[in-house]
Amino acid sequence: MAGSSHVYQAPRGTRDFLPDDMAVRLHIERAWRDAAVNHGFDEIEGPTFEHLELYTSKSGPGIVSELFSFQRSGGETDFALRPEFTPTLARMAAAQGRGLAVPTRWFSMPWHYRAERPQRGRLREFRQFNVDVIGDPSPAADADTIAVAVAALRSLGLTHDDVQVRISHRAVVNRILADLGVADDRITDAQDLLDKRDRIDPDAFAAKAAELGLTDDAVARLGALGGDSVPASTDPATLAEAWSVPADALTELVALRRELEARGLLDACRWDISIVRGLAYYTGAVWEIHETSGNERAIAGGGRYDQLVESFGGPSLPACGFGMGDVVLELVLRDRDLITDGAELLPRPDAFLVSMGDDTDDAVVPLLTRLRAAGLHARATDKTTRNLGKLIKDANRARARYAVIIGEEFADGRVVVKDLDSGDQTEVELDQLESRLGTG
RNA sequence: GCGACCGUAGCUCAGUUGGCAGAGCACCUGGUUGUGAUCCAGGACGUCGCGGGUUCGAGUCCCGUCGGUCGCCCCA
Repeated sequence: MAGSSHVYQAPRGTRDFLPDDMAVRLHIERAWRDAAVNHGFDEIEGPTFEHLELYTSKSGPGIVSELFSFQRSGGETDFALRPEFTPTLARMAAAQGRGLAVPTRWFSMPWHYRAERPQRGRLREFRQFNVDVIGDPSPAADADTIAVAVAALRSLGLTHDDVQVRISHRAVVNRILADLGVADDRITDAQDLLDKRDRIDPDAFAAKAAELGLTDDAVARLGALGGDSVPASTDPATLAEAWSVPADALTELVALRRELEARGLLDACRWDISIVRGLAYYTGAVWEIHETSGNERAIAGGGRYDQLVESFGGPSLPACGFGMGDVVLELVLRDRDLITDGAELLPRPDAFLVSMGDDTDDAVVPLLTRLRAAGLHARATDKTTRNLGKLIKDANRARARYAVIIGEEFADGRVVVKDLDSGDQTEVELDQLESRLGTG
């Protein structure tokens, strides 16, 4: 298309990151990385594309329509852009075999691709923070992953008034379903139905529930199940009564509660047995993080999947983890005015050099070089005007902390340093410039 | 995969029964005042998303397509 004036558009569901946008993304990713590292997790990365079979083997051929899949020109191997990280993680863990130290705590924040129609909070290319513990069956591992998620959100400015962790547990839900009369081999179907409860009409719900062998009374109880979430600090005996289950059905949940409490997370969490999660591979605690207004999609989702690594050909390793995408998170941060202008997140120059006359122009580049060699972020104007007002404005627009004005004083070995935040300015000896700018 | 709405300058938009494509803001350059402002002069502003059709004539009407927004399905 050389010589054409045709302007290419970015593919549907992708984003261009201009400097302001990139600053926002890095702000989020920094919070993710800092939280994970701070909690003892190590960063990993995997390929952006995998063999298509890695995804179809567990999710079935139906998943292909949701993927970007392809063959190399002339090749016959099917590949797919990675739609989620868990298969890659399980593959990597399985490949380590018995050599994998347990428990292993890994995190990543790679690109993911899904061939779905974009809508609010969902794009075709997005970054997702993945945090997993492999080889630890205890609820301490679940609590550690929740702690990372909460810490990341807290550092971005989201409080327990803004976001809530809603936790359910397969052991509790399955016990309730069994008590309602659901046969062991229909538990998974009942979970799916429970997940769809709010999206289908009551008659259809009742009909499907009846197919599962439930009595009218049991259908009514199933429909009412969940209801409102309750604080994670709620006394277990009260929970048992509310859910009509014996106290011994809550053993695993009570153990998780103890781990959450030890981490100071009870205020951040609520029990909500309407949280099901679509994935069949979850085996224990399942949870989502939602913003409290209910206007956005889930910010994060995760849980325990004790059979997954083995299902990818690895040793039998219990695991748990979560994913947190950047798209919904950024929407929530903007909803809460926690990101008003990406430019505020860009790095600020320490010095912005301004030459006042022809005789000082030659001093600019050597001085820039000197300041940069000292580790300072130094810039100079690209304008040719001698209008000092416009040059100061230029420095201000570059977000500089100090304007360094090179004028008549330069002949005597001094420059004027103007603090652009306070407006104060002083003459500074050239040989003291770095220390003046560095210490603020 | 399905549906609704939308697409005109960098941004927000106007554009009459089909008749020369516009406004505000922002932007760029220079000038004046040794300081972020004000003022002055000048400049660029467009494949009207793209392609086709109807018409003497299409930003306007029709078809298609691409893209955006929001839903459905799905949500790993």
